Amino acid sequence: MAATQTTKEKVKQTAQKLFRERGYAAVGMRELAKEVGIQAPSLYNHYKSKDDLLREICFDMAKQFFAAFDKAVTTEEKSQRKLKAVIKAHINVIATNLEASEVFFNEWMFLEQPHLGLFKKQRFEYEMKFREIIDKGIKKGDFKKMNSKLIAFAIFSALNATYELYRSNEKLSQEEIAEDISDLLLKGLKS
Amino acid sequence: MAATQTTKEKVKQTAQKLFRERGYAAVGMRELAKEVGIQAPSLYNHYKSKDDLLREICFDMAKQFFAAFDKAVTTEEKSQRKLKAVIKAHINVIATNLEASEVFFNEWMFLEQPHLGLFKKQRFEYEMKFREIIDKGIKKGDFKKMNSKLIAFAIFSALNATYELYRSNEKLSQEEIAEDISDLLLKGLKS
DNA sequence: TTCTTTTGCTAACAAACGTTAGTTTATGGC
DNA sequence: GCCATAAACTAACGTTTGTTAGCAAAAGAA
Repeated sequence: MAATQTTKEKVKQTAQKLFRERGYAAVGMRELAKEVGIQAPSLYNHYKSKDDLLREICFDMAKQFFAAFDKAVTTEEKSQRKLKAVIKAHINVIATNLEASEVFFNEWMFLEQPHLGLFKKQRFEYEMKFREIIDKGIKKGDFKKMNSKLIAFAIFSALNATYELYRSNEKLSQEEIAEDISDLLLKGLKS
Repeated sequence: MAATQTTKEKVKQTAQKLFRERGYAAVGMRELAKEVGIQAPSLYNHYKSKDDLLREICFDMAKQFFAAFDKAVTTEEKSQRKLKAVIKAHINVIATNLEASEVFFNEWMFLEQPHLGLFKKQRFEYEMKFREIIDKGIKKGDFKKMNSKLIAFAIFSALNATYELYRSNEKLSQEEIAEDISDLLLKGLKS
């Protein structure tokens, strides 16, 4: 185990770290290469371009979010429990991919077309999966009747910022964060 | 009224728009100048540097958040009403400065020292003012006993992302957004 | 061994970057 | 009308950008 990572893996990991710290546009290929321990042109043996790197980071994360959601959504039937399950799954993906998550949330806008368009589409689809659960919950009477778009948005905002929590406070466990956040939000939704 | 805006004002406004759309690092001075309708070096008649521009945008917003908070905090006594008042004030500042708010929230990291440090300090102070209200509310028994840091964070996340709501859905009024969001959060806090 | 693929290197390109210098034109006060 | 200041211009600076070309060393397969 703990197989020595390939250069390509090291490039990706270092890019995630630097993109997160200083922003995609502010990080140069020379700086990235230096951190990896090679020369800038050697990066192109592993990735076609700077954009190619960002693309892999962002779309790998997207894939993870979808997979975690789909796995979680099947385990529960009741609206509250179902919503709680996907909230926890979402937070779990963030927690286990801290750096990549931040790049995913904050740097996707630098993707070039046509990948930018595809990314936006996927993101929208994912958000709709969340909203469906809330809408159904409202319809079934499990949740209070309220503006679902607005509420779904508020929930999403809180979730998508949890990476800041992990970074700012090491004492909080993932369980604790997921539990408290979903409690707060679910209680607000109570009918 | 509607006084014709000075060139300096136009520069700032255009910078806000471009920085928001494409990110501070991705916007060049030539592009900014072109959008304003002047040549790049002419920008330096109004601002000392690119960083100077970002600084004015960010610190002007900071000033507005503080002023709105201080004005709102005096109007109410009860914890719930007080928290609701500052939430509304915060959302109101965002709503009336949509573009500058997004720059404030997403591009501050590109500030150079020493202003970056000052900015972080102010931001922390502002967040603490919010947390104080929550902590006092918990102590007085107005709010449920819970991890205040985590909860304060969740509230902040939802608030600070409201600009996305305004951008994505024009039908929602500012009143509606402020009312629904604070309702959701306050209900979750209920003891 | 020999051949092929991978992965690194140095040198260099064209373009874009923020900014400065020096000059001209427009504006407002006396 | 005269002078000072503000605000625009053109030209150019040195640096950094992402990337390509061409070549050398290492690794793996036959």
